[in-house]
Amino acid sequence: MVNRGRITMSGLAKLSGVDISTVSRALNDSPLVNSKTKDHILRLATETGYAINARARSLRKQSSQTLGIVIPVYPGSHQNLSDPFFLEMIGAVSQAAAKYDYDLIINLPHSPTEIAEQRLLLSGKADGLIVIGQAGRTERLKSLGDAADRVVVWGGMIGATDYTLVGSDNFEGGRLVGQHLEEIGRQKIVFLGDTELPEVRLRYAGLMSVWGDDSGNSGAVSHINSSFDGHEAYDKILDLCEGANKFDAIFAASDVLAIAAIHAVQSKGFRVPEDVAVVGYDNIGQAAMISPGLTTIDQNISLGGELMVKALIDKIAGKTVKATLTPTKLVIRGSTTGR
Amino acid sequence: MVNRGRITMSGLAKLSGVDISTVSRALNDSPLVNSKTKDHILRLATETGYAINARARSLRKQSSQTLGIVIPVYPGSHQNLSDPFFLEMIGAVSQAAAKYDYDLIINLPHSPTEIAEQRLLLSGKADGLIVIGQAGRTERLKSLGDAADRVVVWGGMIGATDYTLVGSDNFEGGRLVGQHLEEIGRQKIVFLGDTELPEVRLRYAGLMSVWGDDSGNSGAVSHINSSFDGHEAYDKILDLCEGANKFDAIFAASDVLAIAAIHAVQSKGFRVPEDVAVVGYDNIGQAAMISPGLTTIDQNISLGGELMVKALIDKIAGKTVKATLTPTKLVIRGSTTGR
DNA sequence: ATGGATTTTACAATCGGTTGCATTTTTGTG
DNA sequence: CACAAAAATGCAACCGATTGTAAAATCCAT
Repeated sequence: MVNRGRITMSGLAKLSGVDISTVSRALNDSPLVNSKTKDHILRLATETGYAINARARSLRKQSSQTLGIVIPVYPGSHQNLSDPFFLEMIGAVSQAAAKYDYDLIINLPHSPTEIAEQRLLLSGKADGLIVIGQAGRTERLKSLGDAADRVVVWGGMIGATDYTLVGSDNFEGGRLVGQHLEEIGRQKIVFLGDTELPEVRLRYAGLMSVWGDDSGNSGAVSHINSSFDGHEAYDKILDLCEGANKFDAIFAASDVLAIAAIHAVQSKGFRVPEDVAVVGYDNIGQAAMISPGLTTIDQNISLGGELMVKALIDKIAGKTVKATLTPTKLVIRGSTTGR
Repeated sequence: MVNRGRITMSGLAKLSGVDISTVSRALNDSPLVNSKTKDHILRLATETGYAINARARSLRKQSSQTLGIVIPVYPGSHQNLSDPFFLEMIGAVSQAAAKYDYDLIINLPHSPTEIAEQRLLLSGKADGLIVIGQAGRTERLKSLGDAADRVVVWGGMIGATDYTLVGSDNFEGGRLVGQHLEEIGRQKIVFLGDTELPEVRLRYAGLMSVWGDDSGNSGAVSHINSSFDGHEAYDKILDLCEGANKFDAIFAASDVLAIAAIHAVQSKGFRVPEDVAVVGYDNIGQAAMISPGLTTIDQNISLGGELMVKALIDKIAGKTVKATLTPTKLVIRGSTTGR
């Protein structure tokens, strides 16, 4: 009556009068087993409601058919985890993992020092790890050691790394936004985001490729530093509105920041998009649902999830995998007077 | 060189000159081991970078120290998974699970017939299961059989169930909204949501306890059916605006629906909150970040996650656990002329 | 019918821990 | 110093599968 009374392979073996090894091969559809025997065993398995013991299987096979996903969100002033970007990413990765018959363990470290990632990998609970964003993790990621060959990171393409990087083309995304703002005739751009983060730095660089000093563009860009926390961005933009600097466009490093920025400028009496155009990044579901609709960059998250899972499974299999970019496109909605 | 060259317990045993059983006991801090021996083994373990093999451990202990969370989201017209409520719930459950030394496997079934939940449980990959929402699952949940004693469901309190239910007090939430709308003098309420779902039905019932025929209230409530998909709600509300029915308030079954509703009525020229008050449910992070701020019901998700994990672990330990409600409160923001 | 090739099945080791019980070592007491 | 009690350690079975190899059964051609 161990195993909650459930039947095991050896139970099936007894029932069908063959050896347990034959049962194992039958259930795995091995060509070594006579098809009549196979049918018999399969029927028995169905009748008895047999379910394989994943714990035993993964011990023997040295593989748990499980991936880990690490989403580093550190509770700042606001405890809640609420950027829908992460949820869409989880969804994309989960779906891709399922496609390859992997389950997904999710880990949301709540302090920068937490090392659950390593634990998952070293204990064998996960065969590989997907890390979303380099935020606060760059140093640690660099020192992964030989664990690096089972790690894929979503983030901005920076210099050489041990791990494999997948991400949207952040530079191109920034450039597209810069170009769009130029086309609609804006002059004074505010970039909102934390340029310490590689992905954000690249978006900024892309913007500056259109608006920088040597671009021949007459406009100007200023930079407001903010984490990905909407409340922080809200406060920063309020301050900005009260200051002397004029601006007619905000490029936020994420949609959540953009939504917060819209809220802030509207509460100060500015109209969006007439007085201030706002562009976000991510194209989360709500981007289309707020008023005015948010112009933003679509990173193709579902493809990104798929690519990461594929890359990780390849790495687990010992293959060498190169960094990859997802196609990145501008989605124009009502917030800017596009077209 | 199996196990990627990593050291195992038997390696530690050899190094320290004791039996593997002593190593096991030492690492588990058993009182059966002499403290000097224990120290020696622990030091060795640290030096060699020993990490326990979770696969072996879970096989032997018949427990994987892992919970599963199932979030039933069926791709409707729009593929994306983007309701931040789910993310906050995942965060809450993950944090609570970590507190009890459990990992969390996340499963997002992409079709109503997918049975990954059962697989996780039966294969032993997860010791217990948390299901978020009864959407599309009521029948299946009813027929869990003896798996029911390792399942906790977040949802509305309906009649007797095999599994354990945890949820906010949906009736009270609906009642609070009804009361608030009455206080601010609204007359024609639109309830937006799918009352087939127990949690939504209860919210509606709570609203009707204030506004129903026998409440003596002079106002009236009409019902617009919509899934939790923002796009569907948007279209439905557009239709409503074009119809003959007048209304001065919308009570949406979730914040995402409320945001979509705001977008829809604004695009038809109505002002929020002057012409139409909008109230949501969930209090997601963006609720405070849109303009106008959204009045909504806070379900105390982080407590909910904690309660579910605690209940599930108790059930796994064989205890009997009763259904529980989380405290439910109204959060008043700019969308309604409250206070 | 015979023997070699082929198909099918069984045996047994193994993955890396945990734990009941037996055995050895240490401790304490008279 | 002897001897019982207590503490510490070792032995070995076990969790439930997978898989290399040996053995048995079947097939086929002569």
